[in-house]
Amino acid sequence: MKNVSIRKDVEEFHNSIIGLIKKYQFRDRNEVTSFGISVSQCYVLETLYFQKALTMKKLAEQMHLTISTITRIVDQLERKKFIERKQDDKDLRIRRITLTPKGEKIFLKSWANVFESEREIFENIKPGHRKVLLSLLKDLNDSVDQWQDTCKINK
Amino acid sequence: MKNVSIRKDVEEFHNSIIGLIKKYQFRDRNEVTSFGISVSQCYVLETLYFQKALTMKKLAEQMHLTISTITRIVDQLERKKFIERKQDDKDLRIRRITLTPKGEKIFLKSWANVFESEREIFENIKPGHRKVLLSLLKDLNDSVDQWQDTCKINK
DNA sequence: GTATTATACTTGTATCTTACAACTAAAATA
DNA sequence: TATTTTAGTTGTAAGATACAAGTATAATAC
Repeated sequence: MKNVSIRKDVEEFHNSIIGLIKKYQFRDRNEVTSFGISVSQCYVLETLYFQKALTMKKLAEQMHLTISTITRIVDQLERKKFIERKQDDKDLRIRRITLTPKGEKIFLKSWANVFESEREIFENIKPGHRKVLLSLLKDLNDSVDQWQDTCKINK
Repeated sequence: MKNVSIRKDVEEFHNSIIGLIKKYQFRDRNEVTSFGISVSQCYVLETLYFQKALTMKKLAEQMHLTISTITRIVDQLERKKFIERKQDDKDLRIRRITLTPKGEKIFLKSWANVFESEREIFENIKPGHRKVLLSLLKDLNDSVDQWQDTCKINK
């Protein structure tokens, strides 16, 4: 009995999550790409905006992508002069990636756009439920992190 | 004062959502593709499993993709004999897409895998919080739908 | 203090993802 | 019947992603 009910809950959970992902991917494709940058490119800009001078490796970890994929995205952004690769003083293997002023500007512009839609979505939630939602989304993130960690151990 | 606080909340909301999306995309790439089907392909199989004999157009709507994109994904799945395109009896323009037994089998296999990880993630959430989380995720989905609808009207 | 191993990243290659515009065929309508 | 709308496919183009193989530098081992 208990198992049946948790199974149903997990199914419902799965449907909600997959639904959200599809919808958000759709939103991001439309909101972000209208500024001439792709979704992945925007994520990289965002990451660099909040954490300056990251290495390729750190960037890959944060984005849950391989370093080679990051190389390609960073190539694109470098071509557009939105970021710069700088060599580390001490360890010559390491590249430190930094936003150019131009890159910062385009990120803020596209981010404002996304932020506006995020605000509208958030304000559709009943005021009394908002704080709970924030707290549960944080728990959910932690939970996924935890799952990923145990996965790594099993492999 | 009120504005400042809601701004902070929206930022936190944004970070949680983006974080979840990145992590879940990562999970799906790894869990699903190990069965020889891509993430998009799996989404299509899933949609067809729960709603039989959809048209290309319906499929596109549900996946938040264009029809031409669906054509490509369906092409891939047809090549692998996981689905079939059947012409509608009445309207010859319409194609009805159905899972083959082989397609159903591979979907269930990969779905069991994803379901298992979903269960682990869900069970990391405190039991007392689970029902609330389900209900809020549903609200959030509705909220994104609502936002998308008002968007369309504005365009 | 060189030889080996490990690390950080790039490149080659291959497949998948996605959209837009131009097209074809069939249905609806005028 | 002529015109328009709808459903879907194809050509084209750019981006996303990973794996394996390669390069350069640093760390370690003996």
